[in-house]
Amino acid sequence: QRPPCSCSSAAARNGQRWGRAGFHGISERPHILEPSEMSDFVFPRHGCLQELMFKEKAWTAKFIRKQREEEAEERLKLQATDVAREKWELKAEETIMKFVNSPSSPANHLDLTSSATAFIAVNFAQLNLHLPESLSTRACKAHRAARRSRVNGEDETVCSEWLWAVHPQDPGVLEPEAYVAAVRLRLGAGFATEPLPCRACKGVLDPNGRHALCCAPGESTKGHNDVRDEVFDLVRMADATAEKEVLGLLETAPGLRPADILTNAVSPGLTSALDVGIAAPHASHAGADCTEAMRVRKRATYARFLLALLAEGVEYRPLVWSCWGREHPDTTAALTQLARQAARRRGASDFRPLLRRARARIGAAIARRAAGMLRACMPTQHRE
DNA sequence: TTTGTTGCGGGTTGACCACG
DNA sequence: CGTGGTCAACCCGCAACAAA
Repeated sequence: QRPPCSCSSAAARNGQRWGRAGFHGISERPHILEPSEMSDFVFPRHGCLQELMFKEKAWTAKFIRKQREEEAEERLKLQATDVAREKWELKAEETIMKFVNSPSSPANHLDLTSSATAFIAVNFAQLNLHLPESLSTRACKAHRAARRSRVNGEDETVCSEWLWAVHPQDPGVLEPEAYVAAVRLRLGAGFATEPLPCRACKGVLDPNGRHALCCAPGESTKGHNDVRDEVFDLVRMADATAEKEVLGLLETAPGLRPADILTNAVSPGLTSALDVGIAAPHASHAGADCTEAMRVRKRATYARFLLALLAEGVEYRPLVWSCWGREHPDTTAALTQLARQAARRRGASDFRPLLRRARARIGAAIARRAAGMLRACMPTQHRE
């Protein structure tokens, strides 16, 4: 008597002594394996796993090859564009000059509490612009503190790389118009001397433009999608099978689409449904921490489905940023894990360059969103 | 190719309820 | 009665998809 084919097919589960030939569906007749066939036989599940492993191997090789090509290409481009860089830096200086010399320049009412404002204030100084002495001193202190924290790796959970990105090939670079608008918003600088009628909602647009960050639903959605796409780029580096806007996660709610991005790269053994959100700190429901408030709100929205999703092996994870680019701690953890996974896949020893690059791009998308929302709210005659 | 439908985003508003 | 929290409905635009 030869041994039965001991796979976990329905036949085996039902106590039938013999499985079917090969993949247990080819023939209705019981099949007894001949000794000569035994060495070639592959259990269906093993076969599938092997196939997945081969594919994974091929993908990894492909990504490593692609990365090396990209790196070589970037090196060549950088060499070729040194002259262009100088030209662009000059242009950036001109943009800042234009901004500073505009009638509503914020030079006299800066709140020097963040690295961003410090950066701008020090640029004023470098451009030989007049700043009150006390302001200059505060600016220098804040700038030094910001630099120190950047060098030490602190304060990296705020995506403000776009402030320093002036060259078109920098990952977080903004278009000049968007840059000026985003910096003005960030500084709380005036766009007008008095409140204006909002073009988007017919309400009142305050002179410093904060209203725009809670209005303009079209630009808001567009910006959200841009941020989602930037996150997706990082996710795809970590997990080639990741998908956007996946439907049908739950049989009981087939129309539900809680995941902006569905990936296996964030939590081991679980599929993560990443839901991107951007919150305004001065919105009425923002609370003390707008990112935490939005995380709670998002989880409450899907509270009914969370257990069912978990039963399917899907973990719902909101990824929340403030509209100034600050990450919620959960977002930081998820991005770090994604960057680690991506670096591992690409054969890179350090995940931090990948993380920095992704953060810069996400920060730029958030800043671009703010600028777009402001543009949508400004009355036509006030738009530059 | 156009049009319609659906779900979602990020917010506001108002109803409702519990509590002091 | 005032306050604060929760919840649903709503706004308008976008993206994806299906149907015409």
